[in-house]
This record gives sequence, C-alpha cells and structure tokens, in this order.
Amino acid sequence: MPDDDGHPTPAEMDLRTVLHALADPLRFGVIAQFLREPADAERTCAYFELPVSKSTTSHHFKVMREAGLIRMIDHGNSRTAILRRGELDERFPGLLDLIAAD
Amino acid sequence: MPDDDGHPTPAEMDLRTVLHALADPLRFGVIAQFLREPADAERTCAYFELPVSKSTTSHHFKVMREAGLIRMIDHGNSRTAILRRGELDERFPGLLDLIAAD
DNA sequence: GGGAAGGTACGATGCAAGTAGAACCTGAGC
DNA sequence: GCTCAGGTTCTACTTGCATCGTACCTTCCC
Repeated sequence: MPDDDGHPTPAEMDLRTVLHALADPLRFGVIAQFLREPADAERTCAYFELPVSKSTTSHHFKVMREAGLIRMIDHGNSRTAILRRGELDERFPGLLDLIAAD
Repeated sequence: MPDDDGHPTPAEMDLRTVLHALADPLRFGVIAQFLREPADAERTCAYFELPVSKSTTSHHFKVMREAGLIRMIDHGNSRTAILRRGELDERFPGLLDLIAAD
C-alpha cells in the first residue's frame, strides 16, 4: 500500500502507469535531468524551471510520485524530490538506462 | 526517412514516441500479445479482437507503426503486422523485456 | 461485373489530461 | 507579529486523443 505521500512500493509499481508518466515531455525531461546529476541528488520542483505554472508543476510531480519515479522528501518549509534510482533499476531493469541514453 | 508506409528506421525511432505509443492500454496489450507468440509471428489487425471499431483499430496500428513498434506487410487483399523485435532490441535494449515480464 | 473481406482516410464527438489562477498551508527570517 | 518562498489543493478552461461512422480502396472469389 502506498504511504501517506502516495509513494508506491516497488512491487506496487505498474509498468503502464510508469510509461504513461514518462510519455509527457515535461516529465520525461525531469527524469532525464535527474539522470545527468549525481545519483543521490535532491532537487526542488523549482529547480527544473518548467515552462508552466506552479500548480501545473506540482501536478506533474504528483504524477511522477504516484507512478513511483520520484520520492518527495519533506524538509519543513520546502520539499525536495529524489529519483528512486535503485528501486526502479530493480523493478524495471534497463528502463532508466534507456532514458539516460536518449 | 520513413518509407512509404511510415516505418521509421531504427535510428529514427524516438523513445518518447515509443513510450507514448505504449502508454495506451490497447496498444500495450497488442505488443504484450506479440511477445507471447513466436518471434516471427505475423498477425492481422483483426487477430487481436480489440474491443473497438475497425477504424479505431486501424488508428492504433498506425500509431504503433509510426513509432516503429510494428511493421505492416502487404499481402494483397490483407495486411499483417509483425513486431520489429530485433530492431527494437537493438535500438532500445531491454524495453521489450520489460513488457514481456509484465 | 458484382459482392465480400480487410484496411485506410476523413470528419465529428466525447472524455481524459494538461494547464492556469486563486486560496491555503508550512516554516524561515526579519 | 508580519512577510516571503516553496508546494499543495481546488476549480475551471482548453487542448489532445481515443472513439466512431461513413466513405473509399484493393484484392479475392463467384
């Protein structure tokens, strides 16, 4: 069962949901950007400077979070996102490599 | 350049376009079904018995064809589709394995 | 030639999803 | 206390996409 923040466990991750999350160019770009950073990089939503409003940015991060791509970490007055690299590599081996090679 | 039937070469295949093609449950199901059949299996559109109209079925096969997932082969009065397994494995290694494991 | 089968192309429709604005929340800092 | 920054949620709008019906094409067979 997903936790209070809607993070699925690796076993709960659904390939179709993940593919749908990655099908959007903005979300794909965020994941691709994460893959160019250190593996443990934590980034705020604002870091990616998506060309959309704040609420739309929040919506996209929610989709990625609920698909299992990223994990949101509460830091008090701000939140950071981190790519769930290890869990994704285990659950969907090769998927992140495809994005990184793109 | 794609040929007259809109088949991209492996180099022209775009990961985002492929992911978008796979994000639809009907199209995902067709590819998953292909992966359960012999590698050289040729199938008509009607074979998959999608729960949609003939024109919608044709639309979905067009999306998969233009993404590079399948190749349409003209047999005169009928056409068959074949999964571009080898080319996809080469261009996006691991992708079909993820679908097959789902 | 005529009809049936298998696909494609076009136009129209309906719903899902991306988008934005406003209100709200929380914690940091003055 | 107040303000600001960063995110979330809600509602509403708008775009995109799946869907369908119709018309059309090609080949096979009678």
